[in-house]
Amino acid sequence: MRSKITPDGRRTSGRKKSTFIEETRRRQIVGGAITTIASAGLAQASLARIADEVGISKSVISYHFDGRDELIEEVIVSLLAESNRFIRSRVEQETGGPDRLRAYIEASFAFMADHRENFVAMVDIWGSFGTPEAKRAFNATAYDPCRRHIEAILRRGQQDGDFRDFTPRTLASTIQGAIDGVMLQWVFDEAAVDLAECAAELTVMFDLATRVAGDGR
Amino acid sequence: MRSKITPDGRRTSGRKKSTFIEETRRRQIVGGAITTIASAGLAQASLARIADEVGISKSVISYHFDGRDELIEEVIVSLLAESNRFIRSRVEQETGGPDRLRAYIEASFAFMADHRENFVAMVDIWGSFGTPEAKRAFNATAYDPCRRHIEAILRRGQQDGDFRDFTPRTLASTIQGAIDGVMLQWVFDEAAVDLAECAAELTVMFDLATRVAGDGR
DNA sequence: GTAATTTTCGACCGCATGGCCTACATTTAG
DNA sequence: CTAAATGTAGGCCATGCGGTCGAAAATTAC
Repeated sequence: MRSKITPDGRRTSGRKKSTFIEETRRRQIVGGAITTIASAGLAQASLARIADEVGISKSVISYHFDGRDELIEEVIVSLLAESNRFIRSRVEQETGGPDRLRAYIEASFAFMADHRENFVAMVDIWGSFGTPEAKRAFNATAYDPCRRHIEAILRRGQQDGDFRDFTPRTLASTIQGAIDGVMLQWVFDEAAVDLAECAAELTVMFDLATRVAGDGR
Repeated sequence: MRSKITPDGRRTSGRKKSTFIEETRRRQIVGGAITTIASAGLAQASLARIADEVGISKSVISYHFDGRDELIEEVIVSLLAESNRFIRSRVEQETGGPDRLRAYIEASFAFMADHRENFVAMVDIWGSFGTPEAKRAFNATAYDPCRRHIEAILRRGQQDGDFRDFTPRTLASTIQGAIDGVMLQWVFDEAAVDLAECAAELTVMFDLATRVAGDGR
């Protein structure tokens, strides 16, 4: 059997022997779940359907995950991590506030274009947090890190004199909001928006919005 | 009984006599559905729970709606219509591109602030369109009108010389995206973003982004 | 090779759901 | 006032769900 839980809720030292098959299956199942969610919606992504997508029996999922909730949580973590890793690596290749901000926006859209399925699934999941508490928790683990990343870029840029004076937090919300809002429309209909054009528009706009007065760069 | 459907799918002439109780109940049920969805999530908003929220029997819903799907559709229509009506009325009170654009953005945020429940429900519903076709259909009926409204404002502003030269469609996507993206964060956690500040930031930004070169207004 | 362990399968269970039906209450029409 | 209609209630049912179980298969260890 897999990962046992101690009475106080922590995992035992499991996760060591034969972690290979274990983790492979988990990744496989998570992948199948993402595909199923993206194509049929979270509500229709039952264990049976996901198992069918992967080509395994339903109980295999129950065996490798503590339940549907844990699977979905893993899906969320996976979706967020993959996107964030990519964006961070792109930003770190740049120096200076403006270039780093531009890199953040462009990387966000570049990743979107290459991983449409991920974002379709993500939007489906957005609506799945029943209670306000669950929504807040998701915000804290998913959204806040992104905002703080942008905020850090903005703040450092201000210190270096690359940016004008503004409230980093507010602008960070606005930037992330603009990216996600365009993404949302694109998720609903791929043909409805031109990702590249919107990305270009946003980079120019936020460049203008962060410039120091009279800086004609 | 209510609204019968002809074999070819259209409604009979019903909807005329005693439309009062009928429509009152429908509105009441739709309202209860919105409240339930917003507080518990769409998945948990069963007919039983909605009926409980309204204080009626489950079968009353079945009587006044052709099924849960039709109810949810009515909820969507209701949410969109209410918001659009408000925004349009505000925009129409202004003249000139810049003022009308500003009115659109400000009205969007003003309506949000006063109808949080509506938007929490809306985000829940966003994820409920299983098939890509359903997503596209929603985009066509919900998103496109908004974009076209902005587009019309932008285009007319360009004709009047109020705006610089840009692609109205792309900028419209960007504007609507920015509004919705901020809204999304606010839905997840009311305290995470300052609506008023974001609104102010966006109005200034999009004003800058649309100005004719050298127009120091 | 064989015993022990891990992994998979398909059947099964309890439960909540959407929808339906019948009987009862209320309103409307004449 | 009465009969027809419109509206409501609560019980009922088939369906699909997440999850469990014991047996079978596959893998590993010795």
